[in-house]
Amino acid sequence: MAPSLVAPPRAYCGRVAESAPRPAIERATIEHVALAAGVSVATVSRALRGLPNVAAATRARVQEVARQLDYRADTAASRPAAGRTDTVAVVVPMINSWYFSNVVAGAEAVCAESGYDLLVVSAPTAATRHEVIATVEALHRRVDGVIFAEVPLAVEEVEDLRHRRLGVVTIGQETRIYPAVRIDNGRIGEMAVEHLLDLGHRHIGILGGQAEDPAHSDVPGRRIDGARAALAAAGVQLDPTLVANGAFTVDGGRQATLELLSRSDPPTAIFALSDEMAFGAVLAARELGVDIPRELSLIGVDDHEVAQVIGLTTIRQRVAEHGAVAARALLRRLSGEDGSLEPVPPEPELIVRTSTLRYRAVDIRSA
Amino acid sequence: MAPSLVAPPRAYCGRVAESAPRPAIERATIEHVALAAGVSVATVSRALRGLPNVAAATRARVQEVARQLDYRADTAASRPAAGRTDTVAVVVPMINSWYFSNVVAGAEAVCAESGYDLLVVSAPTAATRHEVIATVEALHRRVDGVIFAEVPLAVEEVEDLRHRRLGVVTIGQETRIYPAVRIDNGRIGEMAVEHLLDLGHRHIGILGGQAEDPAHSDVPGRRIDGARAALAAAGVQLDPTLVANGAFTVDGGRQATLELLSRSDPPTAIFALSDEMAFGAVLAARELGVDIPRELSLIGVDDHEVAQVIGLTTIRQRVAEHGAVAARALLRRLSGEDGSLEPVPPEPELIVRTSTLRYRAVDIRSA
DNA sequence: CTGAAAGCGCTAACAG
DNA sequence: CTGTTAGCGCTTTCAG
Repeated sequence: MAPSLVAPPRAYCGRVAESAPRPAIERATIEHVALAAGVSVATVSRALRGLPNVAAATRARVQEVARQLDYRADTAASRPAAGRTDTVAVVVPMINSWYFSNVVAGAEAVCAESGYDLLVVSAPTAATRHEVIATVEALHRRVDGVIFAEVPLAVEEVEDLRHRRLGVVTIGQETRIYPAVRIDNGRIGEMAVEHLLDLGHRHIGILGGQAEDPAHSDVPGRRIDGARAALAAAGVQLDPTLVANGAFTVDGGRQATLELLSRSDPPTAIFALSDEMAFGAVLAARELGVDIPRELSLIGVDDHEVAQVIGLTTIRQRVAEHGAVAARALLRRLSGEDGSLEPVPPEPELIVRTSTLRYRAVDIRSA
Repeated sequence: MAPSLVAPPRAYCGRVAESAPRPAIERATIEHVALAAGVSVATVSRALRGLPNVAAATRARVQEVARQLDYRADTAASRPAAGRTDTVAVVVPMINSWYFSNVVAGAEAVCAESGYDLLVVSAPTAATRHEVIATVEALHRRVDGVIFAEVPLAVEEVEDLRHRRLGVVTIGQETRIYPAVRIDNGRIGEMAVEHLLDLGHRHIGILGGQAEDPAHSDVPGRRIDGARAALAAAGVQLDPTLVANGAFTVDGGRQATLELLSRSDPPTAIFALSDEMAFGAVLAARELGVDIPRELSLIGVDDHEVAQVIGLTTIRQRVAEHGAVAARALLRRLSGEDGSLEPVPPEPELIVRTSTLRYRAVDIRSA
């Protein structure tokens, strides 16, 4: 017979069961288990957590009793004593975007596997520095660690973070203090443009985004730097007028492409800094009757699901891995293992599909 | 002068500061504040939480001292005493999908506003019933409530949930016990097809998805039912062979559309049960040289960002509101307000763009 | 190897 | 109005 919970060890407040047909189950506490197993709560605690110094037989008995009682430690209650919450937070600028939802998904999978809960918090108006501080402030002692994904952190904020007992890992942003998932945006820009150069293109347009504060992780800036370097290596100088702002959205990409294609000397190829902007480019090209890839080669970044469907050549970033890698680094750090190990994201990878084609000197349009 | 933390009230373990240049700040506890303000901890607690029975002057003083000490209550520590975690969880089948990331975003915004933390947990293989139970089990006592978004709950699971002190709200799924954000999928199907009928279409294809367990929220089934009803009202009978499975993905929609359009009697209009499938339809049509909307009208569901860009007519669902509405209902319930109020999601709304056109008896293709 | 006891930081009666 | 006294459920020395 399973040990019963009929007589709880401590006096209960005798609250009358609510109107529900069956009263809510009184959850077994560690004390119930101790009583039933004939040991002390300390032993139960040790036994169940796999700590040493517990006789095998005792441990087995405790485990069995716990199982029968369906006992589960109340993690929230153990927090004050253990000083850990078994929870981490991921801070993102917004969660309903392709990129960040994938980052969160990756982090969630890793955390779940290790028994950590994942709190998501969005720091929407990253413009307001105070937002970030307030966010961390609110998280204080609620989580063991936090992942900042592309959230700009000011020096004072980083400094402030140091004073908290908090594991920190960043994605994109680098702090010189915390491990960072370093996305090599320069390399990404290089790879994309090298591919276009290999195909013989020399007149290349770029769909970029707002230049960010250079003090922080400047994603568009770095990618464009890479593109510039690749061009230079081929003896071509980047024409700044060929860089249009696509704001990292589909519609922005469309507008920017319309702009580039209506020049007197339209580019023969376009490098979109994100797949979503590339989608916009596809729409713009269609509107103008420009054939991709015969008249215009197009390459994006990300490898969004839709990219495959429309045959978009792209630089694949395994985004979910960004989140997963960050989470692993954080958990490693929290578990006291070598926390200095830099989390390394997967290499960006060129995925050639059908949106890029060898440049032909004789432009079809002029034929 | 600000009260100092130099002499903490209780004996400290004297842990030596870590190797960090500046030692981690010893966080002020309620006891520090009490000492500094010359009151008891109970008073501090009351004062800071805005409880009654605190003299205005006392409260002001306590608040001031707390501010100076940068005191912040340790919510985790208050859990055991207060019995609340100020945290809710949202359980989704997957987080990196357009729909669910928006649901989570909506819920997050509401929770953040009310000071609740949001835990995301994905129940990937919903096929395994035990997954869901295990998920809830793990959440027990870690959260005050949970939102199940389109997560199929078996009767036993619902029954099991009742025995836990847990606020529950569902999206999609109905339990007869918990408030549900009821998505009127029948109405959605009806609206879409009515629009096509209004334009004179009678031969309508449908891009659907796997029929789900009818015992649960059968999204594709309900939408098709609605479509069927609308057709019937116009004296048309739904041709089952005109319903193709698009699996709710872009590529699935493309495949299904290729199939429909290669019939000897292709539909003159297609109702895609989701925008993403509609995107696939756009691709398929282009591949086959079928002009949208002149030769084929197309309508989707969701109002995905990309829908606007490509001019897709659609039934808008304000998805983030699904999450927000659920969260509001849950918080209402947790705060003891009228928890019986059904959370009502925004009405679906027909957004006419350029992908649908009046049917012309003389098919261009046969001209 | 095990138990007793002392908290973790805060809240919640219950007296004043 | 305010302080005192118990804990919440678990972990952790420190003895045995």
